[in-house]
Amino acid sequence: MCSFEDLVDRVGSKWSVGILLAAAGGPIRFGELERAVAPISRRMLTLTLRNLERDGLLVRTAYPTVPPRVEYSLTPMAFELQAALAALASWARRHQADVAAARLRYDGRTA
Amino acid sequence: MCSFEDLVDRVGSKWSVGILLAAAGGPIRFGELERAVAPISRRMLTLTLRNLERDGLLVRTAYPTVPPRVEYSLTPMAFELQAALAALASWARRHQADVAAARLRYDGRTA
DNA sequence: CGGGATCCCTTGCGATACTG
DNA sequence: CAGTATCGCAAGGGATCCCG
Repeated sequence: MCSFEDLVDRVGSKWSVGILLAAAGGPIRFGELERAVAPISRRMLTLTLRNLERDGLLVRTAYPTVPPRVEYSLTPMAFELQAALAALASWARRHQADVAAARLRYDGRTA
Repeated sequence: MCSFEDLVDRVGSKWSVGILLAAAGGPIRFGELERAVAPISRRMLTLTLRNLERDGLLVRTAYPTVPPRVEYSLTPMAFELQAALAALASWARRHQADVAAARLRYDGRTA
């Protein structure tokens, strides 16, 4: 019902958000992604791209040139998703110090 | 730097969001959580609770009664996080049909 | 350049059993 | 009631090599 589980499964994979962020600035090539989202492995980059494409968040465009050139760009849906993710990023920035402090306290008590 | 990775590691674990949601209505007991976030295993419930507590998102209060009674409640920080998560949930609701359609198209092309 | 295929290790997580 | 301990499988993901 809540579909939140599905969302986490989709976007919660290790590299998805990083790829979405890297593609936010317009179409980006495979090799550029590989550097932008480093240190992602070639394999995981491919797999994650496929999943994002499958979910309709990314569009893959292959130019039949030589050497091959492939670009990935966000769909409108993905831009909306980014707006929502921005709220999360904002929270993370505002509270990262608090979280770090909480961890220190917790680890100190249990050490 | 971006700390987004950390955030995903923290909140992106399989049950975290469900627990946060279940605890949003005020202090909740271990057993209640177990039912609310079903079908979570006892082990994962404990582990996830510990992690959320460690990050300062949950407060654990144990009452030295018999039988024991333990309650978990959200911290102010966690309530703010929920507001951000609501944006994500909203996106998921608005686009779940689009995602499903995209998958059908993708799977159809590749089958 | 942009992948696919294979190998293998690590991690997450469920099942089960035991405890204060 | 609210955990902890141990086992074991399956998925996630890195390394490497190969290909159009």
